[in-house]
Formats: sequence, C-alpha cells, structure tokens
Amino acid sequence: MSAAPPHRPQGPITSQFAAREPAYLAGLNAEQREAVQTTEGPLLVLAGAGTGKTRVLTTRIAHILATRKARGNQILAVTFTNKAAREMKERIGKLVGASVEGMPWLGTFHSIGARLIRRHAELVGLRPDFTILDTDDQIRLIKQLLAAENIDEKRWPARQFASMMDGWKNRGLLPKDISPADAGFFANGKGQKIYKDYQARLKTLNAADFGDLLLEGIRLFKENPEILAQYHDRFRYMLVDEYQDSNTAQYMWLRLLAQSRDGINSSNICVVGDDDQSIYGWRGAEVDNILRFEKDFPGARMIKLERNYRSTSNILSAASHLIANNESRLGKTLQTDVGEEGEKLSVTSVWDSEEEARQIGEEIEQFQRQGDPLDDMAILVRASFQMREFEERFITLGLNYRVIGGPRFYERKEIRDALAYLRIVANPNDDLAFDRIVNVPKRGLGDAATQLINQTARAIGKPKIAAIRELLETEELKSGPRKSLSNLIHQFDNWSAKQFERTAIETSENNDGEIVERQLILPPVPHYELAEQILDESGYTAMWQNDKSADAPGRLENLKELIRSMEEFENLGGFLEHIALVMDRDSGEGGDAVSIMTLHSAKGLEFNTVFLPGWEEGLFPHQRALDESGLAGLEEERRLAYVGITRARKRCRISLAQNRRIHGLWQSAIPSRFLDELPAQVVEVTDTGSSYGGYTYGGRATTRFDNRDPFESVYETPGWQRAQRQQSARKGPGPVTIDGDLVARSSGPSAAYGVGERVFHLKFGYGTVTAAEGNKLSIDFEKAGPKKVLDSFVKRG
DNA sequence: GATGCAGATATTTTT
DNA sequence: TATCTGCATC
Repeated sequence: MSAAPPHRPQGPITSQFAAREPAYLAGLNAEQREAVQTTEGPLLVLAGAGTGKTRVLTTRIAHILATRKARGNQILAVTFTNKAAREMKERIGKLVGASVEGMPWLGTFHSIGARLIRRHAELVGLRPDFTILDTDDQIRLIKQLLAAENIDEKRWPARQFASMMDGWKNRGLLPKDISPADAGFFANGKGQKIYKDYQARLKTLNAADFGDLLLEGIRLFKENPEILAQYHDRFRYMLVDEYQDSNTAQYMWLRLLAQSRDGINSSNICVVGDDDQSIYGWRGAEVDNILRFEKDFPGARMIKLERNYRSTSNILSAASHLIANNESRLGKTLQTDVGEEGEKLSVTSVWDSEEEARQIGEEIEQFQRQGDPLDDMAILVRASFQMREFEERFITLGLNYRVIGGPRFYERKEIRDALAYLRIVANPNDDLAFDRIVNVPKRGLGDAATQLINQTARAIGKPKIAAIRELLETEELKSGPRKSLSNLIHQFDNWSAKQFERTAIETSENNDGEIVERQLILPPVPHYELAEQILDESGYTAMWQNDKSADAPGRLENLKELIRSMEEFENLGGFLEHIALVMDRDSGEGGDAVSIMTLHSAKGLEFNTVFLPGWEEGLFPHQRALDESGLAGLEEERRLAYVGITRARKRCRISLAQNRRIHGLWQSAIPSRFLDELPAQVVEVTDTGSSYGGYTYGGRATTRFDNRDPFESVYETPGWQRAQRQQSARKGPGPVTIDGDLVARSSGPSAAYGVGERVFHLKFGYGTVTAAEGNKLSIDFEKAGPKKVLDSFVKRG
C-alpha cells in the first residue's frame, strides 16, 4: 500500500496530494489498489473470475498516465482479442478523457506484432505493405507446395500440415529449429522442407501469416539488438491481459521486450490472468507461462484478487470446489462480495437432448414471465453441435435467441473474394488473392490457361499478373482465355490507377469543328467507391445477383456491409490491415434474446442465469481431450466447467441427457464426473420424471424409483444404471435377477442380434433387426421407422 | 462448368 | 445422421 511515510513534512503541496485521492482509485479494494499502484518492477496479478480484472488493468494505465510516469505511447498493452482491446480503450477513455488516441501500442498481440514488423519490414524480408494471410490462403499455398513435392494430398492433407506448422509457430520454432522427430511426422520427414519452402514463398508473395506476426518480430529483435534497444527505451510500462492464454512465441516476444539492457528481466511488466481459466491449451497456450512468472522475472511480486463481485456464494462455492480438483494451479480462494447465498445450483437429468432443450426452453419462458430479460440468460455448450437442438426448440417456441460465435464476417466466401480483388489492387504481387478470383466470376479460364500462367510465372520468377502480361505478347494462349485475361489485366490496371491522382485526355469539338484535346487531372477515387466499382465492373456483384440460391441475398448484403465499413478508414491499406486482424463478427443486436454459445466463447462474459447442458462423460469432459491430452486434458476440461459456472451471477442450471445421438447413433450417456465434484450442499438435484434409473448424486439415489428397491441405490456404476434401465423397460414385473456381468456381455459378441429378430428399444419401442454390424444394429421400428442403435440399447422383444 | 456420387469425417477457435 | 470434399461424368 502507498500510505504516506509516518513523518511526512506537512507542506502545503504535499498535504494537498496526500489529502486528495485521485477519483479513479475510488471504489477499489485493497488488493486492487495495490495492483494499480505497484507500477515498478514485474508484477503478476492473479485475478479470479469476477474479481475486477479489467478494472485493475484500465485503472493501472490511467494511474500511470495521471501520475505522468509515462505518456500513452510509452505504454505497451496487449490483449488477445479485439473485443478486449476495444473494451480497454473505452474504459481508459472514460477514466482519463480523450488521451486513448495517444496509445498506439494498445492492441492485440497480432495487431501490435504487425505494426512492429511493418516498421522494420525490410529487415525481415518483407515490404511494409505486406499482406496478412488467413487460414484459407495458407491451406491453398500449402497445397501448391505439396503438389510440387509430389506428396499425395490424400495421405498428407494440407490442413494437417497447416495445423502442425501452426503448432511450431506457436512454439516459436523456425524451420531450422524443427527436430527431425517433429518433422518426420509429416510426409516421411519432408515436413521441415515444406515449412522452409512455405516461408520462402511467403517472402516472395510479400505476405505473412498470423504466426509470423510474432515470429518475425522475435527474429527481428534477436538479429537486431539495436532495434530491440529502441523499444526498451520506448516501453516504460508493459501490460498483458489474459496471460494464462499466452503461447511460447508470445512469451518469447514479451520477454525480449521486457529485458533491460543487461539482459535481466527487470522491466515494469504487469501480467494479469487466471490460471484456472486457461482453456486454450489445445491452441498452444502454455499455462506454464503464468505458473512460472515469478521465476522468469526475478523480483516479481504477486497480487491475488480473490474478492468476487459477480456470483452468489452458492455458485462460487460450487465453482471453487470443482476447480480444487485440479493439481496444477497456483491456488486462489474466491470469496463472494455479493453477500447473498442465492439459489442452489440445479442439476437436472433428462431422457435425451430433445427433452433437455424442451426443459430449458420452459425454464427460460418461466423466468421471462417473472420479468427476467432474455439478455440476462445464456446457454453455454461444450460443442457447437449441441446448439442446433436449442435453436430448433426456440424457433418452435418463438423464443428470441442469438448464437454467438460461428464463422466470422471476414471468413465468409463472398467477403474473402471481394477482399482478394482489393488485395490485388493494393498489391499486384498477391498471387494467392489472384488465384482465388481469376475465374470468379467465371471467365472461361480452365486448367489449361491456369497451368500456363503458373508455368510462365515460375519460369520468369515473377508474379502471375506479370506473367500474364508477358503471355499476352505471345501466341501461347487460346483466343478465348486470351481475351478474358487481357480484359482482366486491363481492369486491374484501371482500378490500380484510380487509387491515385491521374490524368485523362478529354477530346471535344470546338465551335469551329476542330478536335480539341484537353488534359484533365482526376482526383483519386476514394477507396470505398473504388471497391464498389471493382465489384460491379468485375461482374462479382452480378454473379450473386444471378444466383438464385437462398443465401445469395445475404451475401450481397454482406458485401454492402463490407463497403460501408470501408468508409471508416483512410485508405485501402489501412482497411486491409484492419480486416485481416481486427474485423469482428457483427455482434448481437436484434433485441432481447437468449444467448447460445460455446463455453470457450463465454469467457469474459456474465449472465444472471446460465444453463449448462450436456454434462455427460465423453461430451464434457470431451472424450477427445481425454484421449489426446490425458490428465492435462481433463484439467483443462475442468477449467472449462469452472469458466461455465462462474459466468453465472444468480442462477446456474446444469443438465445432462441420459441418451444422446452422436453421429446418428444413439449412445447411452454417463453423468459427467464433474457433477460429483460439486459440493452437495449447494446443489439441488431434480429429475424431470420421464427418465428411468438415471443420475444418482452424492451417494443418494435421486430417481423416482428410489423407494422401489432399497438396494438399488447401492449400485451407482454407469453400467449398472444402464442395466437398470433395460430392466425397467420390460413390461410387467419380470424376474429382477440383475447380473453384474450383463452389461459387459451386452456389447460383446454373445449379445449380437440376428437379422430379422424382434427387439424392444426404450425410446423407439418394438422393431425388427434389418442389419447388424459389430455392436451397431439397424432396426426397423414399428412406430419410429428405421434407426441405427447400439445393441446395448435393445432387448429381445 | 454444372451435376452427382462416393467417401471421409464430425471439439473447443481469441488472431 | 448430415455435411462437406474431391473427382468423374455428361
């Protein structure tokens, strides 16, 4: 704390300062204040969910500015998402007035990375106007390289290589750093070569991918210590948001910047994060970065923010107990400041996902009748396929919802196509953009023409546009393609010229009948008008206008939106940079609506009521996370559960289906192990009544069959429950001789059903087996029609 | 260049 | 089950 020294002299100036506390500090708790005021030296702020992390971060910047420790352009503040960057800008603006404009180094890792290498582009082998490639471009480029190496794309998909390379780049590895073992995974050891070729191709294309924006920065700093020193001088203070999500490359990048001249990490770097909310390990994030911070930055202080201003104590208690099951964490104990126990969390077991959607829909309507706005409710799912069922249900109910996530604006085909046109105009060397649109709309250019262009380009070592120019001088092209290519090139020249001031000759006849030529100076066409012209003149707009598919009008609308959004930018270059790095999906308008999104995209948000469906083994925790990453995977899934619960302010409603259809097959579901990790006192277990057997909780059976058989509740294994359900499905009392081995046998060969056999299924009733393959059966049900089910789901009928 | 079929493939996705 | 991709075909 920054209490004044005890025997502070009572001069008029000092007392004035001591007495009047800056307004921005008001309302902060002791730890928050400390985090704001500890400006010197490395600092780790461990901020639990809902503890006012963003507030600390923004106030800290405001504090640095207000106390004149640094000017806005001497502060480096990085976030992961554009949304977070925007929010920080806004909030700082509110705190200190308009000086946010003076913070050019507040942004995402990638946008700052790009800014940095643009300034020194020539040192990393690029020109300052280099293009930023998206994933789509990357894949297409890799495909070309694979073809050149005669690698069978079926066996070694480009996509797979792209994600591998992504992993390398996340770890800060250049082609030369790839170990033979790593590279050996792909195409019998050709991985390293392809990576190398890929990087070389990027340089000739004057392009960089997302990974390069950081990787090239690291290289730049390593190879040019004098430039790094400039930035050491510049950045007096560094702040990093969501540090638990940083990957190795980002860590290296930061660490270089945070070094002082003598190479010791003693800078004023403040990282804020929550190890318990690290959910992007699969994307290369290293929780280790945050766990290791104090070692990496000697003399680092750690401040924990543990006072939660969001959730009721019941919700917090559930979340804390759950996350306490993780081994690798720094450990925090969240305490609520809401001062309310609140409702218990509810856990509801339902028959299947359809019922789950129905159930949640009803609850939402009920809360709505009580006066809760839909905006305050959210459904957070583990996997996006779960969303559909809710959407369908809500449509029938007429319940307003919005889906958050999904493909981003600039990932849409029409936007990418339009951008490709603009990219070529901005940078005629952009062969990837050229490939994308040579024949879009159709220009009668087939394989033959494209091949010829590629060959020529390779032969003369020039971009494709240049190659076409040369080809047009020769007779090599057939007349059709020749004409359309010549036309296209003309158009590009024309569009390019319009970016700048240019001259035109106007011919007219004067009164004496003489032809008079006048030279006119035409001003540059504004880039947004140019874009519109390009789309019209190229026939691209017409292409969609003539398209009668259902989504064509939407696409045209998107194109309009694209052009509209261009007006905010000074020039084409600025716009293209923005679109590649910053363009957000159009965020939620459309009135009061329930949000449906994945747990991942819910991070950082909060709602009064949160629904968490699908808490079943295999789905959540997801089987693949378990298979691929073992214990680490499980812990990440648990953190995801923690994120989910802590999104709730007042109400948290968890549900699980006993049956779920995955890839068209009905699978029985076992309650998620996470349910057992919730403390019993804060959870209320309900059953919708339509389920059999079902979910038992904390040693107590909670099904409506509780009183039927006093011994039933002893058996809680999932397999047992399944057996139980099968038993109870039988008509009449029947002999209740339940054999523990029954379940194991049911999926083994001895349980195989023969074609033509009559069987009974709990959901579909009676039917006849039409085909059997392993434990999968095709059954023609009398009422429900043909279905595929697992044999353990049916009984001989 | 449109169409249709076989075959693979089906977590999460800040930039 | 449903959706997407590449490829063959007309």
